[in-house]
Amino acid sequence: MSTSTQEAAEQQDWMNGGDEGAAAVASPRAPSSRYKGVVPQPNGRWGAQIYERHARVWLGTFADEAAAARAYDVAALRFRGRGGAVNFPAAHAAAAAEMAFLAALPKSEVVDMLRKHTYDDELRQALRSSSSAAAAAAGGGRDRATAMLVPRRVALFEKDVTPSDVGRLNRLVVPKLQAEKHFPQLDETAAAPVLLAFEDDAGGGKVWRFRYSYWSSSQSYVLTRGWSRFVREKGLAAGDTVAFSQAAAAAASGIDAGEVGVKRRMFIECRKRKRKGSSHSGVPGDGCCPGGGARVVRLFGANIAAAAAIGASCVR
DNA sequence: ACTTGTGTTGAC
DNA sequence: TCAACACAAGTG
Repeated sequence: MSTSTQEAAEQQDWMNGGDEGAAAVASPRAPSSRYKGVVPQPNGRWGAQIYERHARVWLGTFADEAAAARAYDVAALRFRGRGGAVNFPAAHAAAAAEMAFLAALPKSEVVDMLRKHTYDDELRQALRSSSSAAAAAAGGGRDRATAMLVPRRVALFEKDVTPSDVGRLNRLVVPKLQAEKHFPQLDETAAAPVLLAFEDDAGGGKVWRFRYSYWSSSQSYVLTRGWSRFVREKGLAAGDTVAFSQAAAAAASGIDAGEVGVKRRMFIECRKRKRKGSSHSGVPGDGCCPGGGARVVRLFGANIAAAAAIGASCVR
């Protein structure tokens, strides 16, 4: 029935071009794209890419050619500023707020958003919560300066990952009690997946995104999308402990995260349990695993998204 | 099995 | 800098 609920969500018409490129639907032939930074994929979809310093930065694949073009535009704005040529100039004319939003984000995160098709969501959230002048400082969420000024945090809860948590199921089961107590409430009726963005403090500000949802079938709260990737890259193994903590009251910004739905800064700490067999993926270049001692991975959570607007539903 | 994303090359 | 082509890596 909902074969492509997610597909529909991902297509979330960035802006639909309006009158620029009305005809989108990928043609079976697709010789090349009319849009800059857009390349056809073997399967008929469209990929977006931008180049920087002789290196290609992949921006993800999209069903709609225009969506891919828009993704390129976003990247171009962040990478090259307004000077860069874009596919939909008009779309950015009155997007001053968007520019501010982009400026406050690391390139890597922008790219990550584009790849995961969450940019639109993140942007809307940021704009919505930035009604005040605290746009960049608090509303926008991941402001570099602000993030760096959050040294303290209070523990929330911990969980030792089970084999299934790090297995093929690609999910982390969050203890119900803790989930309901510390995580945003999930309305089963709305079935709106919540997006949690975490900045990997130990990974040079890398951002991770997890989908937080409730599985009625097993009646459990889980972190799904993005979790498997995290497990792999960090070499998380069964027995390791994942500790969630929350940033100390954001006194600096004056924003109180007392209510659900408001930005809530969280950290997650992974303590590697000692094991004889070093079943470690061995991610090159990461160097997160000293190889023996307890490895600590710290994440910085920026916000919680209520992606209801998009209408995406992953829980049934 | 299918899709994504990278290697790689050559044109602009 | 950019995209076409090939194909390996990733995902379900």
